[in-house]
Amino acid sequence: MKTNTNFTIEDIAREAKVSISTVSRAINSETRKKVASATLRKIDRVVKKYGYAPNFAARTLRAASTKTIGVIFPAFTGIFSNTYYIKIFSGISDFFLDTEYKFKIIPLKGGQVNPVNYDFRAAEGVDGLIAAHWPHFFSHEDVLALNIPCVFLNDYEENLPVYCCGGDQFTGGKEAARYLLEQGHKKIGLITGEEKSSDSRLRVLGFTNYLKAHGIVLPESAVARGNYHEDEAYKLAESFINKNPGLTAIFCCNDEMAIGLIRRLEERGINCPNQISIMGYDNITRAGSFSPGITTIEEPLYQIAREGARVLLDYLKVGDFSKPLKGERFFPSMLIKRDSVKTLR
Amino acid sequence: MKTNTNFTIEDIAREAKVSISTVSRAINSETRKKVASATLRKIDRVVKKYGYAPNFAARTLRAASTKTIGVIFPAFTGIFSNTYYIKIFSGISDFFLDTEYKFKIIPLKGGQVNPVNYDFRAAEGVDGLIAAHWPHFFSHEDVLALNIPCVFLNDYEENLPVYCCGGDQFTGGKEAARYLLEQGHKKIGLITGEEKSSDSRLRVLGFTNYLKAHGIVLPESAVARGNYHEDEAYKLAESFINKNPGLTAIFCCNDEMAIGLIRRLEERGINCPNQISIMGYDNITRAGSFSPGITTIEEPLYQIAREGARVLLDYLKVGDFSKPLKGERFFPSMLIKRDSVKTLR
DNA sequence: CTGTTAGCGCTTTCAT
DNA sequence: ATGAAAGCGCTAACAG
Repeated sequence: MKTNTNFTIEDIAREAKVSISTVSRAINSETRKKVASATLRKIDRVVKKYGYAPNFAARTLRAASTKTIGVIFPAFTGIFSNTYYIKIFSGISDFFLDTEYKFKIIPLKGGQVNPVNYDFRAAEGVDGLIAAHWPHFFSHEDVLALNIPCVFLNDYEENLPVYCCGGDQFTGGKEAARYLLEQGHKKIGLITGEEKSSDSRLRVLGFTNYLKAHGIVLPESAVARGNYHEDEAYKLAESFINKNPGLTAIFCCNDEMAIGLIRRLEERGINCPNQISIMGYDNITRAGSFSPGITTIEEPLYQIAREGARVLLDYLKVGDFSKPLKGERFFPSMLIKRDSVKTLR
Repeated sequence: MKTNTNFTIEDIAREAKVSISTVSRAINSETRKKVASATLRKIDRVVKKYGYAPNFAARTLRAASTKTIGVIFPAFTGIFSNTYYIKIFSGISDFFLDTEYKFKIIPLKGGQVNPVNYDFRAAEGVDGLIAAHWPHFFSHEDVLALNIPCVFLNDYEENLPVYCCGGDQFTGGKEAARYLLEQGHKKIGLITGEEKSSDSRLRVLGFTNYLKAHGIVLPESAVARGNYHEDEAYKLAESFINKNPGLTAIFCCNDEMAIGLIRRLEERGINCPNQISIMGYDNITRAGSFSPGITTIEEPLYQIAREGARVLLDYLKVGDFSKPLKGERFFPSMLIKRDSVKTLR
């Protein structure tokens, strides 16, 4: 059995008694029709015989596409065990399965990429990019200089030359407010996410707008800035409660913070949901298994990622790069009712 | 702000007033020490100024490494939601995080790869391969012709020019037998996995050997060939039970089959574990949430994958390809006790 | 220590 | 319809 010996287009040309250009034409779907069918037959036979496959690097170098998409996200351990990313990778992976495209996992350490000029296409060999949590590694300027078609998943921001595909944060925040009101809550608190996260800002906006429309204005003391992390919420829990006596419900901009909050309050003898109701956002796996089950808002991340991949591929296939890939699409979120919110009679 | 304009080594050389070879030396860690430090400083400044990054394709073409590993596995929808693969990807991803390597997701459709000659290095731009479930897309011959360093996760087979990293199936099967015996079972049945899966064969071997050593020989009727799929086990459940009256326990070579079996038996009014005990293998997520909880064997897949990645990278870094990457390492599995096995008094 | 030069395998004009 | 030849950006002899 013959060992793989890196056949080149030249080997094929020699054996088929044609020139390398003809072989090149034959193996590229776009140019294949320019070759006589008798010639095609000869070439195909030889290609098959040797199991020839064109050299990826040589093709790329000649400015063709790599048929590879880069998936970029902040580097951290355990990303493939993280439910947020599992849904995203699932959506992307399932979509690309039916295409000839592969994807390359590119974790980005903070400050690793030279801000304004890193050329992903040349340096990573990818045709396009799908980014999750982009504010963790790109500044606004970086994005403007990003000379490659790019889809952002969530963290929508205006005036960016990319396609944004994400959950409808504003409506999600609104839904949270509506549910709390429906359950009879009136004295409500709010823990926001990171300042730089547009998702958090929109969740907050949707939430407070809805409350305002129903005659409830949160006092300044009832709004705390969190950072999406469980321990931060854990730390601020006590003083937050002390500053706001009489609160019956708190909306946290993500589940981690809801859990941190509940943990600390329980320690201080304040039971959720009996003494205080708490809502989260994202529906992470733990939200379901935690006790009490966290009432939360779920984004259709699988769909979001899948649609992002689809849009990117469509753009790449059309191949008109004169105008950048740009646009946005928001998916409705879903209220997940569990046990952390009590109905006030 | 200047838009990314694909700087080349030549641009850098011109601006730094040195030759392109010097730039090349400067940007490669292996050759960097051959450049005078004053020259280095000049070059580094320019590189930084332009955010220059070497062209991936050109480097690859020049036979350098791509610093990219291909991860290959049978193509199927939902792979990133599959607990087996989540653990594997987690292990690989976490390991590569601390390296300069990326990995590329390459799902392989059955028969997609030209059997004996597909050149992964050239065609996919990868330096090495990590394969899961390789028997699904490679024949023994394919593997022999695989002209690239390769690590197989599980599905160990002898005399393959690859490094195998997997769970110790034989001991796992043995543990299952030991546990069943300890719980007082004597009339035992067995549902195997796919014929072509060496993992299944070894599980079976470990299992039956241990039983034999303790005076129990399974009658032919008490061994059914399954195919790892839930519905297959579901289908064969009834006739299997009918053929083997008096059975108190059944060992299934994976959890899916255990679940299929239990489902069907419940439908026929046979309760697990009260009327029959059933064990699985793999500890998939459902094994824990299914009712009854499935007693099973867990392989340290995260560790296995991580170690596989480590071995591959070590080999690649040493760079002596005169002898192929070859070897094996087996990790002990762990018994997970749940509710599907009853203790006989 | 640095520069010159020959390709790596392919696609793509430009001829024929 | 086909072939000859240039060159993509880089690395690695080789020569100084």
